[in-house]
Formats: sequence, structure tokens, C-alpha cells
Amino acid sequence: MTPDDLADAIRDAVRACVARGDLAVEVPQRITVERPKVRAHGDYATNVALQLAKAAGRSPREIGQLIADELGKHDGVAGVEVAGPGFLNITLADTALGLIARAVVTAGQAYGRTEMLAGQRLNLEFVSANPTGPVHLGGARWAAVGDALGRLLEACAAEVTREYYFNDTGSQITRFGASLYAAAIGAPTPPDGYGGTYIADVAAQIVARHPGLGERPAAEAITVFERDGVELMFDEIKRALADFGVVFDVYSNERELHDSGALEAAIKRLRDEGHVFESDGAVWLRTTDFGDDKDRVLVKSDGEWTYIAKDCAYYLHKRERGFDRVLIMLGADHHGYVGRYRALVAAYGDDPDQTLEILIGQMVNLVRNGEPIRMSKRAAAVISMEDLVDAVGVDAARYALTRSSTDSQIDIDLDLWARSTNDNPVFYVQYAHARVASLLRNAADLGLHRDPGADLGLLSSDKEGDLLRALGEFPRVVAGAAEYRAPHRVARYLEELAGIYHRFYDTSRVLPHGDAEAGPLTFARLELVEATRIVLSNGLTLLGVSAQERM
RNA sequence: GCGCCCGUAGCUCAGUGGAUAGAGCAGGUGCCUUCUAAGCACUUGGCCGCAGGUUCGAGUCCUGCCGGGCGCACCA
Repeated sequence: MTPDDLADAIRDAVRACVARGDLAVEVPQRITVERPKVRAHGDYATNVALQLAKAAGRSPREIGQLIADELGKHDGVAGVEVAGPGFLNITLADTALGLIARAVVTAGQAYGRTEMLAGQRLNLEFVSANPTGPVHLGGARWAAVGDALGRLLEACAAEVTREYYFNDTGSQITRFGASLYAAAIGAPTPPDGYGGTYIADVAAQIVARHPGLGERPAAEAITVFERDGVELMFDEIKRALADFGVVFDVYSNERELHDSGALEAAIKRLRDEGHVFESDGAVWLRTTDFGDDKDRVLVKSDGEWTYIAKDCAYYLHKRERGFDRVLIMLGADHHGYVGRYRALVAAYGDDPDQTLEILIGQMVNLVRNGEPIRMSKRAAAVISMEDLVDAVGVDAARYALTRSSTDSQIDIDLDLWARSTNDNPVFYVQYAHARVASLLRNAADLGLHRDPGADLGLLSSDKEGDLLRALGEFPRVVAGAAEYRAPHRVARYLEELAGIYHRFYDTSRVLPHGDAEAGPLTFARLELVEATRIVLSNGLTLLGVSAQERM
């Protein structure tokens, strides 16, 4: 019996009390079932009696007893106690608890998936770094978290499109091209140019493609540097992201919005709706009508489009492609965008609370030996995603970036995450999986295979119960992580599960010693171990971290 | 000044309004002839930044302070 099954059983019990006339309340939609921290409080607990007390006008303990008596009749329930202020502490029958393992094994890779978000079409935009340089640390955080979130939402049956937007026109590209040109002819980096070492590399590649380019007139050469530079840099970004395990479904760019006339159309629509005005030679969107703290310029007095004008067109473009909800992931240094973005969504007649979701990821810092790694201004050396991967590897990088709430700043200690010891959380989890895999290999070598008819009621020890209850949590963890856009919950859950498995392993011999015969308990435990392997593997997969067979 | 995020054990951080606030690391003491000791057990360590409020119940929600990070362009 899974926690969800139990919630249904509790609801049925309440319904029965109401039907009998013992209880005059509305049967609640959501029944909270939780794993108590203390074992004395049973396998599961619910606060339903506390919640219903006010509406029923009776004491929580009195109501609790009514529900407990009814729930106690259920086959899978061994006992129900009214405790404390009115909690119901529920103990499952051993067979009912053991069946969690079977549910996991039967579902296999699908265990953890739900239909919670079925029918929702979601657009996830993340990273979206401009092709003027490598993906930096903030982008790396979103690459890891955004991709994991995509996997989570898909696990809840949402239809997800991962999207990357980049600017390939405008002042940044102009400066990028000028910087490449300067590097190619040996001139110093322009004052407002890009100065990383990659600039020289890219410039050299372009010169190799176009011999004699440096001798051509500057204006002509720069055009080539802009075009080829964007192409090469973007290929480089895509390759780095692919190495990181992140591949996008759609790449959108500014030029297309421009060339297709989408920009003009988007602004015209705002103008027709009366949200646009002109002042000081510029065209403005009156975002203050929609809660923004100041109005925003759409077209500068020099005739250039602003970023927010492109956002207008891009937002409409997404909506026209049929997405119910547009998720955009930004770094904390861009959080000032939220107000204006919500305003532009409202200006188009959408409800920002329904169709727009902007997720803000706080800053990422690297630490070595407890000291922050400073970026040298002179080399303009922004630390890149690849620097992080080079230092700790993809698995540790993704896990480190994903295991903390996006609301928190994180300090990634390169020494810690590069270590192959259990102070490194990703190793703690991966080691548990490798240990499970090893045990199952040994079982196979002994000719012991899963027995679908194993008596799972034999899994009645404390450690087995802990493990079964933890395994039963997984679908709710996935659903919660998806609902709250919080992939770190999966990571934390995996760390807990790994610990519970290690403790089970330490106390509970699975395979027979020496020449001893395998007994019913052997097969029951093998089923439990296989269920653990599945959940560890499914969880790591949701985070984009490998589940290794050996370590 | 205004806005967003954070403040929980020595450190890094969890903690969907629930019972006695947790994990890993660090410190201490133990556990390998048999499934991976990259593990486990025990142990030390907390005015949950401060002060009010909401309620059966607050680390969690509200208000005000204090401290830190990030923003507040006709840049992206």
C-alpha cells in the first residue's frame, strides 16, 4: 500500500463516517499523509482530524477516534492510534508495506511518474546565453536545474519544450565582431569589447576559414567576423551543453523575430491596444498600467529596438505556438526583469499568474580551500561552465548545482566536489547505487533471480520498514519537486534514501552465507534491493546524473 | 531610498503550518574471515538573526527592525 493508496483509504473512512451521520463535514480533497520522524508514531500519520475539527465543531481527538475505528477495518491497516492533539498514527500490515517493493519493481523505470500535469504544454527557456562567449557559471546552474526541471515536469506527464534564445544581432554582436577583428589583426581589445582568451581562438579559426581576411577593409572584415563568430561560438556553446547532458528542442534567435516581421507586429498590437506612447523621441510601453514601477522604452530614439521589445515579440511567438505556460529562468542579476515582463504579458491580455513563470536562480560562487576564487579583471576571465566541469566532472557539477534551492546562493567547493569520498554528496548517492548493483550481480552469479511471488510480508524489520517507506515516498517527491519547481528535493531525497539503504545493508544480510540455501527472506530482500536500485537510478536520471554499476 | 533572495549545529546546507528541528562534513569512541568499510553504530554540538502578530499548533505565514548577496538604463 503506497501513501497515496492510504490517503484514499483515509478519505473513504471519512466518507463512511459522514454517510453514517457520525460526522457533519465536507470530505476533504487532499488528505495529508506523512512519514513521522519518530517510529513510535507508526508507519504513517495524518492530521485530517485536526483539520476537520473546526468545521465539525468537535474535538480533534473525538473525530480522530471515529475515523480511526473506520480506517482500522481496512485490510492493509494493522492499527490506528489517536495521538497527541489528534493525529492518527497508522501502522500498516507487513504485507501491505512490503507490497511497496513490488509496486516499484513492477513499474520499473516508470516508477515515480504521475499524470499530475497531463495535458499541460510548457515552454522552458533557460541558459539563453548570447553567443559572444562561453556559458558562465550562472548559465551552468540553469543548464543543470532547467534540464532537471524539464525531466521532472515530463515525469508528471507535461509536454515540455526546452528552448534556448540567443541574440545574433545588435550592439553586443557588433562589439563581439569588433573584438574578434582586433584580435585577428593584433590590435588591442576595443574599450567596450570582449577580452577573454577564447576571442583569439575564435578569431584564428575565422581567419583560417578566410585567408587574407585581416587585410580586407575593416567594415567588410568585421561583417564576416560577426557572422562567423556567432556561428562558431554558438556551435561551441551547443557542444559544451551537450557534453553537460543538456540538449534543447528549439533554438530561437533574434534575427528570425526581426526578419519575420514578428517584432513590428508585436509592437503594432500593443499600439493598437493603446499601451504605447512616444516621448523624447523614443517609443514607450506603459508598463506602469500593469504594475511595473516605471514605463519601458520599446524603440530608442536612435531607432534601435530594445530588449523588452524583443521580449514582447518572443513571448507572443511562444504563445502562438500553443504553450499554456511560459517558464523563463533567469539569474539573480536579472530579477529586475520580472516586473516588466509580467506587465508586457498583461498588456497582451494574458494573466501573468497563469501563463508566465519567471524562475530566479541566485548566484553561484566557486571556492577552493575555503577561499573564494576571484575572477581576474585583467583577463576578463569569467569562470565558465566548462571550467567547472574540468574541475569536478559532469556528474558532480550537475549535482552540486542542483542539490540546493535556486533561492539560495551556492558556494561550490572544487576540492570537495572533485573528491571521491563520501563527504562528496554525489558519491554518497552513486556509491549506494553501485553497492546495490554489485549485490544484484552477486545474486545473479549465485543463480538467484527475482521471484515475483516472493513473500514481501517477511520484510518486517525496522530497517526494512524504513527502506520500504522511503521507496514509497518517491512519486510524491517527484510530484512535489515538479510542482514547486524544486529539483533539489529529488537530490535531498536521494541522499536520505542512500543513507537508509546503507543502514539496511549494514544490518541485513541479503545473500546466503557460504553454501547455505536461499530462503524466502532472501527473495523478499532481493525484491527490496531491486526496488532500491530502481528508485536510485530513476532519481539520478531525473537529475541528469549517471547511476553507475561499479565504482 | 525602492525591489528580489538569503540568515537554521564549528562548516556547507535540507526542512510541502504539525509531535522531541535534521543530513553530510569537521571533533570523539567503536565495527571488516562471507553481499563494495567510498559503509555503519554510538557521541559532542542549536535563544532556527531580533521583536511583535495570526492559531489548536510557527524554523515555516504576516508586520517591523538588524545583517549579507543581487538589482534599480533610450545595456543585454
